[in-house]
This record gives sequence, C-alpha cells and structure tokens, in this order.
Amino acid sequence: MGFFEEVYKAVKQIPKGKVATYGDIARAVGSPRASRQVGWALHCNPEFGVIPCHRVIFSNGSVCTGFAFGGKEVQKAMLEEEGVEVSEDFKIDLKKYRWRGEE
DNA sequence: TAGATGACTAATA
DNA sequence: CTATTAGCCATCT
Repeated sequence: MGFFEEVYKAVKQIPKGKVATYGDIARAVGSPRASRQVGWALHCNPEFGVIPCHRVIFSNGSVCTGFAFGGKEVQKAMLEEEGVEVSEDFKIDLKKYRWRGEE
C-alpha cells in the first residue's frame, strides 16, 4: 500500500495558505490519472486532523462540499483562516492559491 | 481474473 | 453557467 502513503505525504506537503487539486496530488504520486484514488485515499483519512484534506479541491477550483469532514462552512472558514480566499460558492482562485509542488 | 465502485477530469451540448 | 458522457486508475468483492 504505497500509493496511499504517497498521497498522504503529498497532501501534508501542501503549504499553509495554498491549495492543490486532486490531479496535482495524483501527479505528485506518479499517477496523473489516478485523481479518484487520491480522493479515495482522503476518504479513508487514517490520519484525520493531520492530513489537510481541506486544502485539496477540484480542478475547477471548488472545494469538496458535501464530503467535508465537519461541513463545507467549516472548510471555508479553515481555508480563509489560512489565508486562502474562498468565494460564496466555495470557489477558490487557483491562479493565486494553487500549489505548484514547490513553495 | 473479472466486474463494480468512487472526495476526479475533460470534453461536449 | 449547468448537465451529461466518457475515460482513467487503484482497491474491493
């Protein structure tokens, strides 16, 4: 089970105030097309509270509303707390906050 | 081994 | 802008 560990590690590496898409994480682990498995890995979330799953969003810049750990409102608050601007529709400006794999 | 499932993504209407 | 279709890939049964 190395895939999951790689996903968790990549997600943890997302710097505060930044966000990454599932595709970015998938690419980071070596499987650019396995974006679904990234989401699945977060679903398992074996290190809840440690893995910043709230920083992982869709490629269109929308947060995973509906599957958020405590609620989309909470997720929005957490992201804003870290400096990420979230729109009323839970959309994020990827051009400004997207993590490029490097700080 | 094959079929089904899913926190996805891109293309099309 | 939203809705629908199809493709992808790791894991489960």
